[in-house]
Amino acid sequence: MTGETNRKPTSFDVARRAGVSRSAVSRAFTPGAAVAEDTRKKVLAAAEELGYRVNSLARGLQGDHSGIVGVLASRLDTPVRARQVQLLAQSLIRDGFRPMLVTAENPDDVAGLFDTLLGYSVAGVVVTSDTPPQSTIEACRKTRVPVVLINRDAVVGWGDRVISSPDRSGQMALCMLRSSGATRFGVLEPQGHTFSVTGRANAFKEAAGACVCLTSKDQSYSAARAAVSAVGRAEVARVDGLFCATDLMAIGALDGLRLDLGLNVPKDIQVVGFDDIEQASWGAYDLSTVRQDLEAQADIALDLLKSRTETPDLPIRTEFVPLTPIYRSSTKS
Amino acid sequence: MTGETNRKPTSFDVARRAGVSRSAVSRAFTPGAAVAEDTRKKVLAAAEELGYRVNSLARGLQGDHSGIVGVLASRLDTPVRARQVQLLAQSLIRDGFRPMLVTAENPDDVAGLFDTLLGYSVAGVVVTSDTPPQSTIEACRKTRVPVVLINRDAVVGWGDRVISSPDRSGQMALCMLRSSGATRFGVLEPQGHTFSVTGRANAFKEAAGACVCLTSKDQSYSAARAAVSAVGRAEVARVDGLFCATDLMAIGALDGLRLDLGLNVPKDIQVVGFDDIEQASWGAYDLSTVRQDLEAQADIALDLLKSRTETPDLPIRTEFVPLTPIYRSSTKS
DNA sequence: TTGAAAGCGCTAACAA
DNA sequence: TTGTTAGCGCTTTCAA
Repeated sequence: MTGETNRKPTSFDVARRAGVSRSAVSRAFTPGAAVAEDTRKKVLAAAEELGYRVNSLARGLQGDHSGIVGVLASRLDTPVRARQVQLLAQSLIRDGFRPMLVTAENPDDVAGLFDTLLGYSVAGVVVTSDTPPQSTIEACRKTRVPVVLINRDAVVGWGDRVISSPDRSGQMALCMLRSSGATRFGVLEPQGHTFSVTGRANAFKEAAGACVCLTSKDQSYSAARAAVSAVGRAEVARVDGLFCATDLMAIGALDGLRLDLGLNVPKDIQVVGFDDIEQASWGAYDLSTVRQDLEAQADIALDLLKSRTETPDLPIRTEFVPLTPIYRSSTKS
Repeated sequence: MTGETNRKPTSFDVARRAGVSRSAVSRAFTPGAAVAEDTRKKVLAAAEELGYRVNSLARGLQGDHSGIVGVLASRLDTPVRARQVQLLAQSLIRDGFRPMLVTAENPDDVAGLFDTLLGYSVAGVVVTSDTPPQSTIEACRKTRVPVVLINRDAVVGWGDRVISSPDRSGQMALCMLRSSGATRFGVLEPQGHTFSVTGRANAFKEAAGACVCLTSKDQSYSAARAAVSAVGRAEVARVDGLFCATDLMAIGALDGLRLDLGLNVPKDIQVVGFDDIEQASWGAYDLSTVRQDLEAQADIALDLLKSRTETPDLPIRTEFVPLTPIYRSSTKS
């Protein structure tokens, strides 16, 4: 029984074995199709014996989508992104979709990769990072492929969005620091522009009025730590309430503040982050932060996708994700 | 120009516009096919104008695989897994494959989900977590679908493997602790059995001889921390060299040791982890560990997949991933 | 409720 | 090098 090669059984094989037509087989595997319960059972039994499974490629070729959903996600090894993708994948799978992961190593690759997705007759595309090229988005619109953007800028003409309001995020962070007694504010943000990250940093600055701005090379732990350390103790001491645009950066800042500059958090300076990644709750950091509800994010994304599939001509929508202040010991209260 | 719905152009449309046959179009899009450079250009131009892209579903239906590779990966929000999947996805994409992510929320779902992968005529399956059902593996063998197992037990009859040798992992950890002056060893491992995690813990025990064993509920930070704290200072103080089966657990242990038990690492007790996740290098932990080379892991997995595709009847192989000792400040040297 | 027949968009074998 | 032809495995009218 070892070593033999079998051809995959087709609906034809099943049909013959069950003594019915191929249409009957197709119906037996189509939820809600008109089949006699009796035939259905015969078909299922025959299929079981033969080890038959529906060929999704053929089914997708026939119907108007393959059930595959493209998931654009770079920097997957970042805690937030990993969790986003995990939850998104689970939601999609739960609903019978299949996530196809597209990670670009190089931003220039995004266009081409996204483009090939369309060749799989995807049921939709979810974008969690990178900015897809306008031309491809346009192709999605024309062929009525739903696009959902997570924490991204609005894309002209097509794409529903689910976002954590940058304004409310920045304001909530400020509010947390204020209510913990901070009065001289600072913000740490990465270079370059991102809708959500830069957005909430700006909202924080605007709400705070006077504000010391620190800039790190990117969103990484090490860049954030280096940025804080480079500024030096004297300069940092002018601030007693620091908002870091992401938890990862906040954790880098915490290590910079304590380990490199010898400051005491929260006594000398209080720190608030954003996201509530798992690491924020680790004992050594215990970081106060603004949590964005990623479960809700995933569910909303899925809802937008499904409703858009049913009614392609719906106006374009923007949904907001719940935010919660989480007080831990990097702030005083 | 807004609101119109277009049908997707097919190779037929392109053929007509370029004044050639559909085969010519097909050839123009097949690397290494016999086409005159001139025709190829005409076709590409026409395709560009029409916004045509090859329908991978149809292509996959015709050929023997769709270019999709199933990636089985649960607990994606764990640092190691996230990085594994990221690197794997990049390697696959670089070679023209498309990773389809399968995350099971519930272990019972794995079987069904894995099964549906076969319906997409996958070019292969990579397993990074969970244990796929024997029956499906058998189906893969029969239909010659390559299976690559990462840090998993051998599966009867089919599946190439890439692993970090549990024996060498455990031994290397012990060696690190010994060379840093530890003499009384302990190991922290999670309940349940996993090929790699349990494997290296056992190898460590065996090589160490006498050894205090701590068990945590699972592989999480919090379970590890709780396990260490629950044991108490007196008991833990009997150990001066602790190996934790993963970095995540080691970090939990570190917080338990320092924050909950008030011990000094590395003075009172030295700690070594496994994986070298990014967090291990964070200032607050600075954990000594055994690094498994995840880049190599991904590349080897891809190689196994490709070679198996070319030569399905190759004997089953097991490849090893490079291991490197990383000394940081949770050990004395 | 069932079956026959017509494609879905593509590639591969064959002939020209 | 090119075009013609025959499917890949499925779903879906349309009649029965």
